[in-house]
Amino acid sequence: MPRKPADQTVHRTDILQAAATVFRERGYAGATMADIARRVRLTAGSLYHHFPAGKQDLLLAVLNVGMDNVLAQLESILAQNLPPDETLRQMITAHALAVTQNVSVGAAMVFEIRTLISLAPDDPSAAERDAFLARRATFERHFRTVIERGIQRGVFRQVEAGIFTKALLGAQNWISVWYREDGKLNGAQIAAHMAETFLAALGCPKNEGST
Amino acid sequence: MPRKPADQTVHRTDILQAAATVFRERGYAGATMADIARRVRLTAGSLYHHFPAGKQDLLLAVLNVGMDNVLAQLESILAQNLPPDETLRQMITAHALAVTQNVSVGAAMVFEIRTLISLAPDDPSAAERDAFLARRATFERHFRTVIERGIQRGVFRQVEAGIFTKALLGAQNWISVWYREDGKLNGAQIAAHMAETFLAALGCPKNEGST
DNA sequence: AATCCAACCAAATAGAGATTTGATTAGCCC
DNA sequence: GGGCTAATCAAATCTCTATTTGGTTGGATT
Repeated sequence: MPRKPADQTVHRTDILQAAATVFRERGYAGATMADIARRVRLTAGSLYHHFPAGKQDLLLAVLNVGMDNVLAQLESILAQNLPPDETLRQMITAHALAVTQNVSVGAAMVFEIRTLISLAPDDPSAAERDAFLARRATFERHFRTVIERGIQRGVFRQVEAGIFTKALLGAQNWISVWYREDGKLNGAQIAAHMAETFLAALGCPKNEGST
Repeated sequence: MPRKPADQTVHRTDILQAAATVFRERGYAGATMADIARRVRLTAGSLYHHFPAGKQDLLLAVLNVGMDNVLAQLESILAQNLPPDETLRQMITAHALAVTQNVSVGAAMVFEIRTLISLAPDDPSAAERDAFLARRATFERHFRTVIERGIQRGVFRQVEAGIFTKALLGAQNWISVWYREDGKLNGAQIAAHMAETFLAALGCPKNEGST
């Protein structure tokens, strides 16, 4: 019954990607609905057809898309029940890779949390905001849990898991700030480096590569 | 000759601190001159007496204060010419401590760089902006240089110094996001953890503590 | 006691930008 | 073909804010 998605029709995901890009460039508060619209050849007003709740809604949607993706990967890795060191290596790699594959979304997840937090508690999207923050907490907990388990099993050196997790995630998040598609290293290489760095920090040196 | 700094007179540094705080809470674009002014019991317009160039000027000033502080400490450490591992440990500690001692300024340095970068090249404060970015690059180079030196001297494991530096600084920057004065650990403890983590990552385990 | 000036304030000014509204267009279904 | 709705746009609205302007005020200076 609805109109067929014709040639000119802009897809929801296009808008989200555009929004993420603009958020990264100007920050949420600095981003203009017109900026976002221009990127998909729409006018500012037209965005409200796709996202009735407006700018706020766009941000939440961008963040949720990113979180969906990462969380799904992490949980798939965890389900394999590998030893802590291997699990952590895969988690770090997957996360870092996800960030390099969509830097804009990654950046939004880093830089715009503040925007969410300073959201008035009576704001209409407060509920959705809370839901996102909860998933974000889960994301972090996954990492911490693996680290704690590794310590208990004696695979990892004794570290304060809370801080270590923060350090790890800070380093990973920061990738979205400096990564360049045309840089010296690609996403996979960076991901590997990150994993190696933090496993080494846990006293778990790489299982001897080639010579 | 000027009026005596009487009771009500607000000091430049007070305004800067207020600005940093508001920037942290709302982000630069989201921060209001009125917000900042209120915090020091002034009106928005009055801020222009102290910072004629306005909001932009405030941001740059905040960032510069932070950079002055950190850079001075780093350079003082470097001047001692200690071995790479000890130098790095002190640098990490000093930096982390600086962040916890003034989280608002630390957060500004992390989150508002984007604001500077997206500044039009013909903006009046473009020059000052460039100067800041240059100092920021110096800051990062200090870390990388020490790491590279450590690798050459065989004190550190072989790592890709560029990425490792980014990872380290990402982790350090992130402190300004999660640190709470009333948290479980104080600044010094966090700083120590960070140093230990990254030295371990460089294959340079702590020089045997107690027990 | 007359002047000066830093430090303020209140009230414009000037725009920018999110959101709303009323129309328009083009496939789809009958 | 006629009617329906999704997808758009252009042109208001309506606020919110940076910045400017003109005026006070009170201690300093002389």
